[in-house]
Amino acid sequence: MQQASYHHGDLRNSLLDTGIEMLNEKGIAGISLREIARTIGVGHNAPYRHFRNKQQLLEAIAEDGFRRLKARNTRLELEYAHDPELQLFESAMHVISMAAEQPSLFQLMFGGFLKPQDCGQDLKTAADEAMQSLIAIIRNGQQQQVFIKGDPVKFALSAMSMVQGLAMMVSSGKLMPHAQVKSWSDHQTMLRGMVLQLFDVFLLGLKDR
Amino acid sequence: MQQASYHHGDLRNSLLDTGIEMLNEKGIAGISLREIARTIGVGHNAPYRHFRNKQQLLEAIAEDGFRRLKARNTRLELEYAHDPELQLFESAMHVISMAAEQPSLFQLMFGGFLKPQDCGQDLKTAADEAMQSLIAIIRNGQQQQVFIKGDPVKFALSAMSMVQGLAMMVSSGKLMPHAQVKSWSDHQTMLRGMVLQLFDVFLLGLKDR
DNA sequence: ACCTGAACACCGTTCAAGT
DNA sequence: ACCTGAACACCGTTCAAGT
Repeated sequence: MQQASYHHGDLRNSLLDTGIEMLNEKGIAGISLREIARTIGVGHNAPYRHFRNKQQLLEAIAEDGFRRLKARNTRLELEYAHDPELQLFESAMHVISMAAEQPSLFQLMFGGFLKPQDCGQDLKTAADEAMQSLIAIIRNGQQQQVFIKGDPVKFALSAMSMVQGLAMMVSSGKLMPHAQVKSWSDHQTMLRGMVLQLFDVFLLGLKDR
Repeated sequence: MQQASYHHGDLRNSLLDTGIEMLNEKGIAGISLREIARTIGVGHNAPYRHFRNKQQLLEAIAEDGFRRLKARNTRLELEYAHDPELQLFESAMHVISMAAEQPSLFQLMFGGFLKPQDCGQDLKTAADEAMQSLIAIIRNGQQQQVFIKGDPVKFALSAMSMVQGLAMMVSSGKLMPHAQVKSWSDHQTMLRGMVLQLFDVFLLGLKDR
């Protein structure tokens, strides 16, 4: 696998991979360009051939996350084409799972650490496209008369707010201690219940369909 | 106001104040113990008499924020004793205002930067007490038969999730660009509308009261 | 008790130079 | 084009010493 040559060959991807790894291990504050380079076994300034600075590497990692979110949403839309409610629910649970499994990545993406003002267009575009993929699900559900009417953008913002808030509590560990749950599956069950309750605002009553 | 003596006299509070200022100006990543000390005009290691390390100063700043949140909630409970719905709404708008006016402080408190595992008990207690003050509002509203029944803790978590999610979008600037609003008051109006819509889940229909 | 100066090991970033 | 070593200005943190 490892190139012994002078040129690494795939340094950009190595930097991203090792960066994500280190992010998950030590959190946002614990990440260091020099340590990443050291881990890969490359000079401490080699990264600068691929990223203008540390901030740009962090942005690229977040960008990747948003792209995965978008891919997941479009896949859900195809998979459950007949059931927009399930699409929305599964999309939400995916974000929550991500917050549980890669808390620091989630916080990098949604925790406001990266301010849009100082961020490149690529990240903003990726984030926006993830949002658009959610709006598509909502539009679809409105056309199928499963979701209530109204501006789908505002709808998506509300939905995203609720999910993001829940997920942030999961990722920062504020949810477990308060809940009277013993096992992880109980925890999962509770989260599903909360999401379902929250999303109730958006569902048309059966009589109205 | 300034002590010219060898001893500063109120260094701990100066550190907190300057820290909050610097946090608002440069964000979480831009904060530096040495720069804070330099600004105050004190040796670069004087802070270590008052905080074990940088992390502890950040925790103390967040702790302060949670205490202000708690104070606000208890004040609301007295002020609008007759109207739990208004209590909940104003409590939410306060969090959102905070996110708009002091985004970095908000992100420090809710953005998962401080992981509970590495945090002292003081911060956890302050955060918990802020949560309890919200739960009190909810209990009150349930007793007055304005809010739906159910576990008030789960209720509070749901409410907090929604508000936190909205507020995070405000604080990280993800809300303005998507919305077709021109002025700040339009923005405010939209947020109020979204909060009202979200909180609808929790309200008993008038006929059920 | 409270503060300082010198010192250590780390950063991010830049630049001239090597392959 | 891609990578290295030396250098600069900054950190957080510690320690012996001053008042």
